[in-house]
Amino acid sequence: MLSERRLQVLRAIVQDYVGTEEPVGSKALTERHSLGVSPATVRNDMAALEEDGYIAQPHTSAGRIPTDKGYRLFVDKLAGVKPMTAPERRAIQNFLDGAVDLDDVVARTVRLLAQLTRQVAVVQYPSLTRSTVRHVELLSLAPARVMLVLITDTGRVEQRMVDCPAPFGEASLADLRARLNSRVAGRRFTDVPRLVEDLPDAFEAEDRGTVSTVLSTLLETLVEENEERLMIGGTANLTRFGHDFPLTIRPVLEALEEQVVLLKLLGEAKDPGVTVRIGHENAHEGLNSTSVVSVGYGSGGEAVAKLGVVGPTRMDYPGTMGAVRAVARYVGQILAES
Amino acid sequence: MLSERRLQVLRAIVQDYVGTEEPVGSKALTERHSLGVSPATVRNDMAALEEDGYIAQPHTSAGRIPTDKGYRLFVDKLAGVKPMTAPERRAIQNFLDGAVDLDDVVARTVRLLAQLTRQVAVVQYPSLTRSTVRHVELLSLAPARVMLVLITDTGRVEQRMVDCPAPFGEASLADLRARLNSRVAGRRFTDVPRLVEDLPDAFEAEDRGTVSTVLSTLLETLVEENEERLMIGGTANLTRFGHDFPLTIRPVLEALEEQVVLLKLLGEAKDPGVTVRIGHENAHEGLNSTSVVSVGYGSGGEAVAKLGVVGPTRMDYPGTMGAVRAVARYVGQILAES
DNA sequence: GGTTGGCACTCGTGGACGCAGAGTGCCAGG
DNA sequence: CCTGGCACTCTGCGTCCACGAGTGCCAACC
Repeated sequence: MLSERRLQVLRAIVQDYVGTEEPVGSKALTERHSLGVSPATVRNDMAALEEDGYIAQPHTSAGRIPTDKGYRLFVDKLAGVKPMTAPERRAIQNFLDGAVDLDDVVARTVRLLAQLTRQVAVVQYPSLTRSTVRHVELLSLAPARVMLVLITDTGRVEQRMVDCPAPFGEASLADLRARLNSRVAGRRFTDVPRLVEDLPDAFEAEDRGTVSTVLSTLLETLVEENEERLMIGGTANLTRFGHDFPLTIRPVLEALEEQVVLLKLLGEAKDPGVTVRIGHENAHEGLNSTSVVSVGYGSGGEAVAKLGVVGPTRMDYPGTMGAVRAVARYVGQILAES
Repeated sequence: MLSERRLQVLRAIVQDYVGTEEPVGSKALTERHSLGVSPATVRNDMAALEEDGYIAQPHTSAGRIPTDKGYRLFVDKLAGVKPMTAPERRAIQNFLDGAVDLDDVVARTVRLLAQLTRQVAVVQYPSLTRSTVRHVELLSLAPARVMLVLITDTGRVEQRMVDCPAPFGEASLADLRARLNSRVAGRRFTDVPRLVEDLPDAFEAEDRGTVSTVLSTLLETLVEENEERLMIGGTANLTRFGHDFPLTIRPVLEALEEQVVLLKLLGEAKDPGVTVRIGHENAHEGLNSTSVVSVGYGSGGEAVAKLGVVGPTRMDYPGTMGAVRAVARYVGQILAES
């Protein structure tokens, strides 16, 4: 167990390093923070902290920098979440209020997050799986070809072509449309399969095949997690990363282009609050020198998707966490209103 | 007017510089290319080329590098478009054939272009303005609230909410839907305004306001150029840019995030074939050290959108132009099929 | 036992220096 | 107009050295 002062020393090291980007030494520490002890004492503490793996020195005889483990302790025990100031909150709200549709909400959120945190922002589109159906529309494009359009409460629209096993009359189509909507409109996606289960039975034998096909396409659309999209922004902030560019930045850019990787990254964070994954805690090795701060957001009480930022492990955790949390909150509000 | 040999020298300089990324000197030139003259002669030619602004030397007593003007001459007069090999063409086709919907086509195109050219790829979504209407759907969400869904021949779906001035019955809605589709289905966007002009006259006085509102929303959607979206990819290739990273790469990343800038960039290229804009020819100053190679693509004869790549001015122009042209061709085919 | 000042040691950084190597411009001769 | 030769000018790189920041350890002190 670390003594109170050692924790303070660790906190000071993290804060200074985040600020200056340079390894911090014992003397500088005692000057900038009033720890009430001499550099020599701090050196002893540092040796202990290094022994335990919380800090490390890049070269012999250089200052110390925090390790992933050190940041972890800092985030968990030594720092809170820094709340946004009132003007900042107002700015967030104003900026998001200008959005005209879902795409715009997401786009604005990305920009906002990137600007606030000066890091790379990632926003997942509201997921289908937890939202509710607003309307299902069926259009007959050809005798045996139907287009299915699904509109969700988050304003998202998905469309699918359905090739029917048999021609399907306008009347039957209208019938199906009406029945379908009366059953599923306003219901949660997860409930839909149960609700439409016996729907084919209400139709003539000749139409049943088509009805089943349409329904299974609908169900596919609902559960299709692959379709999850996201938007990223603020990649220009990567240039603030470090001095050894090509090696640091390249794998990060590559990882960011792999939506699959990012979705997995966001998906892994199960915590209901703000989640921080530091350095090697990220499974993807291109992101081993980055931290990911993420949180769920949604209209109403429940989270329907995630958003977050990706930045160097050397980041201002309290500030970033505050910004991410605040943005998520306001996006949730916007979605709930629309 | 430059003599034939001087043009050959310029061509050789461009090719060598693109290959090695290092200023090229007279001796190296005569060794790698069989010009049939001595280094001293080449030096004289180089002096002339420099005088005319086609090449420059970074420092006194270093080799020469092409200027923007030099690249321009190279592209216009000295190099053709390098066609893709048969296996490459097959690979392109196979890769694009796997696409399941419009988003997927665009996403795959971006990946493909980025991989082929090892540069940043930009693909604009097929624009609304030049395509045709496949179907217009109207859904009644509330007595005085209609959702308008527009489906285009390129598979794109746009939806808009319409707040009606007066309640609008299901029967009237169905009537409008039928009349609207019979008039505009299969027609080009530009023809739509003329075709629906007198549509309100066919309705009862009480419904005319609503019909007009719906129609004007439809027309808005059709002409709305702001809604043009694009997808970019391959930003990781920026790391191959140069050695002086932060300064070079940052403005490029920033420009790439401004969709407006990119759209303008693509839009400026009026040429029906492959267009190349080199260095300072790009209006946006963040892109002053990049070249943009773009081309229109579309289903059928006419271009409905653009795609292209952004890379350092020092790029393999013939190869890049070939790749861009080939990809555009196959994307056009895919769109025409679907 | 924890804290402190002192001291020797380690290394990375940055400036000065010098040396090659590549490239140039110019000139005189073919 | 081309060519070989020659003197000149840079950049890049490696070496060397001195400086400074920072450390670890130890003996002394509270």
